[in-house]
Amino acid sequence: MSAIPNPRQNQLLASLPDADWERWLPQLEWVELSLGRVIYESGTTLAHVYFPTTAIVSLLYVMETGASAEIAVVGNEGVVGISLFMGGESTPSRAVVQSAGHALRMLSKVIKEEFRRAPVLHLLLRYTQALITQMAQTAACNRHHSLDQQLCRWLLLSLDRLTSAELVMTQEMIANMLGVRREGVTEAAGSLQKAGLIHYVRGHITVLDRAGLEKRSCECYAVVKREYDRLLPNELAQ
Amino acid sequence: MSAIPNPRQNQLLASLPDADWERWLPQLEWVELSLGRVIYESGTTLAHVYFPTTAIVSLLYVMETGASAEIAVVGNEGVVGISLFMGGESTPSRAVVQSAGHALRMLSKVIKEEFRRAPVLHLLLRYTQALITQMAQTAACNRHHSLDQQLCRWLLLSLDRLTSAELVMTQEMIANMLGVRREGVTEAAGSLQKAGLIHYVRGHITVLDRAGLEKRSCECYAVVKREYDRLLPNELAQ
DNA sequence: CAGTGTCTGTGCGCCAACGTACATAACTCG
DNA sequence: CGAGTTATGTACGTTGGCGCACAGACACTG
Repeated sequence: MSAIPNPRQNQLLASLPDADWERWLPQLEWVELSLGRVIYESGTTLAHVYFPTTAIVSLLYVMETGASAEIAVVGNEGVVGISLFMGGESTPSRAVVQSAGHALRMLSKVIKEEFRRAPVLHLLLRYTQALITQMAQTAACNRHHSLDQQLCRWLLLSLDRLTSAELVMTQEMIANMLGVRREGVTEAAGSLQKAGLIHYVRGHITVLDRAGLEKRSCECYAVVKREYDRLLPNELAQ
Repeated sequence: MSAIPNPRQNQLLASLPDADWERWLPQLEWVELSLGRVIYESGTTLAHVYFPTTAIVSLLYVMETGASAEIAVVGNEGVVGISLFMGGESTPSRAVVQSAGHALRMLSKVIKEEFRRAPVLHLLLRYTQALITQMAQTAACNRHHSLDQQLCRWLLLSLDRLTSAELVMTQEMIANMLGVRREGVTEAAGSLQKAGLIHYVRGHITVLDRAGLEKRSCECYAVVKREYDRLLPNELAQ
């Protein structure tokens, strides 16, 4: 577990042509991301881009009142800090480690330089489009679907970014991500457990019946998944 | 009104270096966009990118049930069809003309070719990041703010993309954009009218007190506006 | 100017999620 | 093992928005 996994566990990195990869390797720094760590804060200029391997990172928007809502999730399929190569340097959102693990990071100066080379660029942009789909779907889902359905969607999105079927995650944290009350998550999770789809104890959620979750989820999960698969067909995991 | 306005009324086009502009001009086709026209449908490959001048286009997501929700708005500050240069060719959303007017369009083949040239590219990517902010904010807003506040935000976003203070728009249409009931919009609009902020009659809404709307709106409008200004400082209008 | 379709106003019961408050259960550490 | 902390369960009144139903107001068209 604590041994350094294959750096090309990140799917974007894995898709790099070998020539680019050789050039990138010395520029990549191996980092451990502990649960709850803030990768970047709203409005701050980013120093690095992060390519998660085993970690999962949530992009959250925090309102003036302190209430929060998850905008998107990033795992080993993607990269945290797109605003660097998109040119904005910062965004109004916050990036928080949702599941502890590892990532590779690269100095902002270096990624910006690399971004000028064509092959890499297209890959990153296609990824960005997938991320945009996830955000759009989140907006629609927040409007129309029940907490129950949203919890299923959220569990599935997280599950896709993990190797095991167990999430280390309290209901309180899930509530923050979904932007709902903790009590609401207790109820929704309770009914999923009663249905035999998941099992949980004090911050550890195990998915027992993935297909059941998919059936119970709203369409949003499937739409996002399909779009990731379409735009980034070179997936390793899954 | 029916005279062809200055094509560089679109702010992205206006920001092009003269050399690029000269090359682009013959490739741009002038089109009229009537209210309700669908520019592209979910999942279809786009034939053109559109640079609105006087028209406003909504990016909508339509759910399986037929319910819809607006993901973002695009006016003369932007471009419709980012998936072309992002590389995906299509998206799961639909683009609908929310306010009739004009636009310039360019063949997908041409924009993809042009996108390889650096100066243009960076501008489009910065714009895309601003659009991402709008989507993210919509997601958070849908979760936490009241219909009243959202209506204010929506009116302000539309207003910024118009030259006049009058929107041609029924409450039914607004309801579709916001993803709420028509009756809800009637109530919210009624209270805004009572407060003297707007005036409306059968599909024509006039904003009387812009500052009042801003005060009544949630933070979301300001966040999005600030980010557009930051990322695309070369604005002409406004 | 009568007729018909469109747009807006209002009322009522319903329900999911909220805010609040407190109870129980499970870990953790001295 | 007992005290303190963290996580989860439950309960109750409130509320914003929904679904439905229908009534008026306006506007175009023949």
